[in-house]
Amino acid sequence: MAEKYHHGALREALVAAALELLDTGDIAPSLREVARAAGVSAMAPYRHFADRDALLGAVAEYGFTQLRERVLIADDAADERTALVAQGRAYVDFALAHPALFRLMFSGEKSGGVPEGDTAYTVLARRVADIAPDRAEMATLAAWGLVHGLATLLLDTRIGTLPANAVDAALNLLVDGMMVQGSTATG
Amino acid sequence: MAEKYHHGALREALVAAALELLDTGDIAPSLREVARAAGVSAMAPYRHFADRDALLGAVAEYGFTQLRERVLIADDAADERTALVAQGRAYVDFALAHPALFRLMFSGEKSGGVPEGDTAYTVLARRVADIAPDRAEMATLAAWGLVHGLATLLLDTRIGTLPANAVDAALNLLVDGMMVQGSTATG
DNA sequence: TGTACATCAGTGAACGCGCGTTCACTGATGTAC
DNA sequence: TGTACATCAGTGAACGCGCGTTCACTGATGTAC
Repeated sequence: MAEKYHHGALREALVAAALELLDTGDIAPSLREVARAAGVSAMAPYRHFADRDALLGAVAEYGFTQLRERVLIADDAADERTALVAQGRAYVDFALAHPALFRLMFSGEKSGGVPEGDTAYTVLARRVADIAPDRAEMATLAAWGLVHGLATLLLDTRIGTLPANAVDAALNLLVDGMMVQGSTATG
Repeated sequence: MAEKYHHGALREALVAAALELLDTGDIAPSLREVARAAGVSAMAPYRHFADRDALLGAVAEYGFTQLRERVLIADDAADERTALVAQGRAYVDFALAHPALFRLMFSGEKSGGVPEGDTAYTVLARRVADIAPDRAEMATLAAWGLVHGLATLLLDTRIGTLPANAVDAALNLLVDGMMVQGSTATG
């Protein structure tokens, strides 16, 4: 780690530093903090990012691809129900493993923070469509809301410790509902 | 509104001012902002609150009683299912009507912010227990997570506009699940 | 291979800002006699 | 009813802080000839 004037990969280093700060518990690192953590002057980030928001946006973006990856890996299961439940667990686990990052991702209007194209949502939606093709959109919304809500409440310590497998059980309950024929839930 | 040296009810005025700022879109008003809005010096709040956190805590507390009230009113419905769904709608509506307040309530560790005793949760739990007495706790968690997640995603503009009645439909789906006998969701 | 020079990626001092909070104060109120 | 005085609820100036961002700069790199 010789001290070089030209860093070489400062952009990536800054994102990495920000991620580390976030995992340390820092809710919303300042530009200067990130620069400091990357061992670089306060102004250096401006070579790579328009402003603080852009930097945090890049970090959030990274978070979204990570989240998608985790959910996608979990999706590889024996049957549809198991796959969907595993996705939900992966989603909540990700949030619990990286609280500050998760909060950053879903808080406010960091430029570039909103993911497009293939995302965790897409992965979830595909699986829900397998289970409840007649009302896929609504059921996806319900599933996403459920896991996102549990994750959020856990992070905000609104729920203390979850009973073991509570996420699984809650999602299974919802899947039961998806499988009911002639449901009232066609609205 | 004569300008009096002694305000008379500054505590309440400060909370009211903070609520107004929140409804104006101010995410987390500063102590000075609130004092300014109440027409009082920056130091005056310290007569009534230990520090900024205590003030915001009082505001959050007020929010929680409001939320409980709304949910309780909604609970007054013909049958259990309708009541539960109405509660969920009231919850989401409250969040959408007061985004910044809702965020404040559920964000972080403002002292006094965590409600105790009879709350919106209690109201929800009671109704869920009517519907699924054999697994009331887990089902309550699922219902709470679902509405809280939808509310949160809406506030964070992760969901654009919800299809009409989407909250109702999603909750009804879950209630369907609660009513399935011999469910897999007993974990 | 050597050199001139444009460009790129950093530095470091300085700015103005609003913040939470401290301090010593002062005007208004309430109570004892 | 009048007065002395303790207490209560405000004021206003000042502090130190970290922040995002500006500015003019400088050292390193890459390229043309």
